[in-house]
Amino acid sequence: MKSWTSGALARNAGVNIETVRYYERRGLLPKPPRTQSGYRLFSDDAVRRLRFIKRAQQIGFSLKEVKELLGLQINPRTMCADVKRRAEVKAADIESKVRDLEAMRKALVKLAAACSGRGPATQCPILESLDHL
Amino acid sequence: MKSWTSGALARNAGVNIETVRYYERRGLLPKPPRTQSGYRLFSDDAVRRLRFIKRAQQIGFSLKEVKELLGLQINPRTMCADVKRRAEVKAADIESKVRDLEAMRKALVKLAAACSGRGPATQCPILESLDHL
DNA sequence: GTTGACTCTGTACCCAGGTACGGGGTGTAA
DNA sequence: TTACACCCCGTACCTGGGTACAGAGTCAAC
Repeated sequence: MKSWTSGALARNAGVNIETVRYYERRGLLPKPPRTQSGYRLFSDDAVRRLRFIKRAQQIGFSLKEVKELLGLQINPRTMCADVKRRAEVKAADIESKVRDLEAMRKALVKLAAACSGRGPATQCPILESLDHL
Repeated sequence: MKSWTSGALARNAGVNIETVRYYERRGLLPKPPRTQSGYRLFSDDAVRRLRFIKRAQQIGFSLKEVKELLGLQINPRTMCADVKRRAEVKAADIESKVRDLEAMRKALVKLAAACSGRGPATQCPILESLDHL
């Protein structure tokens, strides 16, 4: 239950301190309470959010999408049916992305195998990889 | 075996004509032959490349990465062992991305289920989704 | 009570990935 | 032979996602 200054939070998550301020402005991190002198005091929850944001970005979500994902929380003020619908849409998006990535991965494995002289040296498995989805 | 003007190529792939020129500058599309008057004439291969680029972008590759993927072709001038190594690295990257996406998707499905009143309404499956990988 | 490491704000700058625009040439159909 | 849609080039501009910097205040340790 300790709290974190901007700098501590940033170091913990491996991001620049300016990025923390930027995320706050963008509404990805909630505005934290301040000390009398104006220093931000982030909670542990902010640490988890920040880590989530970075992971989600790494796997290809834009900040806008991350914000939407973070908005998908169960709370009394959210219409449940709406959250459900949005969660299902996101899940389906991810599923199709995974299919494409799998196709790409298989093409790369095939290419690597062809490089070893094993398997037929097809002209270029990469270009075809995403063709028939 | 027909050939395509910049505009036709762009329309075919659903991109802006300026994007075609941009990709040519960036080296993602090979410099095409020109008519006497200077018009570009792209081959069918360019069509396939362009489609590949857009798909690859959609699933989260940067143009730099796309260029690397396109560079992974079997041709006499490429050191085969090198291509093999790079293909394997890319394949492993994709594998870990897929794992993260799957975790996220499962969290979303769980969330949707919780929304239906089925399943325990855990506080927020989203934030935890990427925690333990 | 001064030093050094930290924080605050606002504004400016950066790179990636395009997109728009102006001024000009081309090609074809009426 | 003119109209219209297309192409060329160069350069400027835009959005997203940060990053840097200046000028000022804070706080802990010595």
